[in-house]
Amino acid sequence: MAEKITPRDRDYNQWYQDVVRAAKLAETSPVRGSMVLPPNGYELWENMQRGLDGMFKATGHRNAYFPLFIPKGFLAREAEHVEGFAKECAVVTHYRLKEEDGDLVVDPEAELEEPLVVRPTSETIIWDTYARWIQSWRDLPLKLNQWANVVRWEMRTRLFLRTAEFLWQEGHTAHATEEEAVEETRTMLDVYARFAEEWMAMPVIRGVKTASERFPGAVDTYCIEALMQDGKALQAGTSHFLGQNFARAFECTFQNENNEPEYVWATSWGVSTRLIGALIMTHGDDQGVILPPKLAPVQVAIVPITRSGGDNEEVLDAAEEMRESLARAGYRVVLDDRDQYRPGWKFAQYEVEGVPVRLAVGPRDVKNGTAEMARRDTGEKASVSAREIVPAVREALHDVQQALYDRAYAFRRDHTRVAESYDAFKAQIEEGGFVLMHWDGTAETEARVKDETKATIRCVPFPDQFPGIDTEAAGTDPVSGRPSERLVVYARAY
RNA sequence: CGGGGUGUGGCGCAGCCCGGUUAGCGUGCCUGCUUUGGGAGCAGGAGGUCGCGGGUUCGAAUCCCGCCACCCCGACCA
Repeated sequence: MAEKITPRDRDYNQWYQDVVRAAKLAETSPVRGSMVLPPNGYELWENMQRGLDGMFKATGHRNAYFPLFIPKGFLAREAEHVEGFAKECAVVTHYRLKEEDGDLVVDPEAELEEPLVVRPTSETIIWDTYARWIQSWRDLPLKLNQWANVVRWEMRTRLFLRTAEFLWQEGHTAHATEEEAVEETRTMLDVYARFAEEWMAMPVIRGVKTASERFPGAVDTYCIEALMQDGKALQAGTSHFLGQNFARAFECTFQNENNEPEYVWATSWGVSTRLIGALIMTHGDDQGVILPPKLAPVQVAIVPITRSGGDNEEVLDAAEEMRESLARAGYRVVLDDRDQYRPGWKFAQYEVEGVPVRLAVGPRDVKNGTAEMARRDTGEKASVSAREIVPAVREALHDVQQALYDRAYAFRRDHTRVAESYDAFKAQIEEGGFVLMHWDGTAETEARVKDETKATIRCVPFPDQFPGIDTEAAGTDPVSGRPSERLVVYARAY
């Protein structure tokens, strides 16, 4: 029988948990806040990695790896950084266990002289290293990225959206000038936005964080923000201009062309497995998840309509032939010839798992030289010629990718409004979505709105993020009555 | 980390208040037969330290204490 999925309009949160489980994307583990990623979830991450990694390489970055453990002292070097992360660090204090009365206990004699922190992010250990690597302006820019896991001891966790341990990438770059570092920060934000839109089919808003939402230790934090189906915003990626803060903390200087010492300028940027949560909540429906073709671990599932004990040879041969031509054309395709499940069960299962295109091949199809092709996003079915299977699938995958983006874009457009008064704002926030409102630029007003409505400023948007809305026009902050230079994006957020 | 809830074969649950035979049910799993173009039907069968540890009791899934994990609300955060 079907694993039941709670309808979205009944309990969105429960729906999320149900589909994550039913689509086998992730499970909880015996360790608080740590998840197990079964193949369905991990392969999705691998495909994201592939897409992003290609874009990093294309923008001049190389991959490297830095240690999981960070000496506690490193973290303390940058004042804001330590303040931001100190409260959520896992700390290693011992290096040995021993048996005592049949129990395994931490050996008190094996205490580390300096405790090690499991990286919550790698700025400190990387800047300690960069300080040794960088001597001259000729060593710059240094543009590295690492794929890694990090640990932040979160009090409240949710699969993908906030886990104690998560997978991510973190880019760390060093530059000779401020301009170049800022440009790098913006370039990488743009890479993230393009990845979100072109690969994930998820429209995003580009902008800059307010001081209170900034990364600890950054001068500026740029972000992409997406809108989930329940009207809550999700920060999907961040790119930080770090100024010379870490260079100063780790004494990272270079000699410029005039033989003078200068601190280097830094950036860092990252996206994580949280993107999988974003994907689920952008495209999923009451039947399960819907994966964009460019990222789906399985793009096409072929279900042969067979009878157990019957003569299925022709059907299976036809299905295998299709599988081969699609695989040869470069598609990720599976032929599901398992005989312990009936076709209807397989149809339902691939829908739960979000496979974008399904083909069914039965005796009638063999006779007619056809296959039944179904799109996951619309449920639409069509009979296609077996001879034309590759172009038909190519077109269907392309259409699904585009349709997912269009649908998500329309949703966001329809859930973005401008608040002319604070009362209107409160009502709009209650209904969900992005709400644009004037802001006087003060932390006091920002805090008051958060306190009274639970909405935060998701970002100060770049120009032209909202077609038809001029966010750059000056006005009045309806909350404080003070003048405002522009509209900012408010929302309740994950 | 504060408040609330939950934890019982793989999964979903009942039983707990009011302690007392071999701990039930659905689904999944195994075997057989019948079915087979949208999550099959019938029959037989396997599978449980009742989250973990301690306590009360003649006797604990059930009562008490502690701990762990998960979910919800709050504070904090990618």
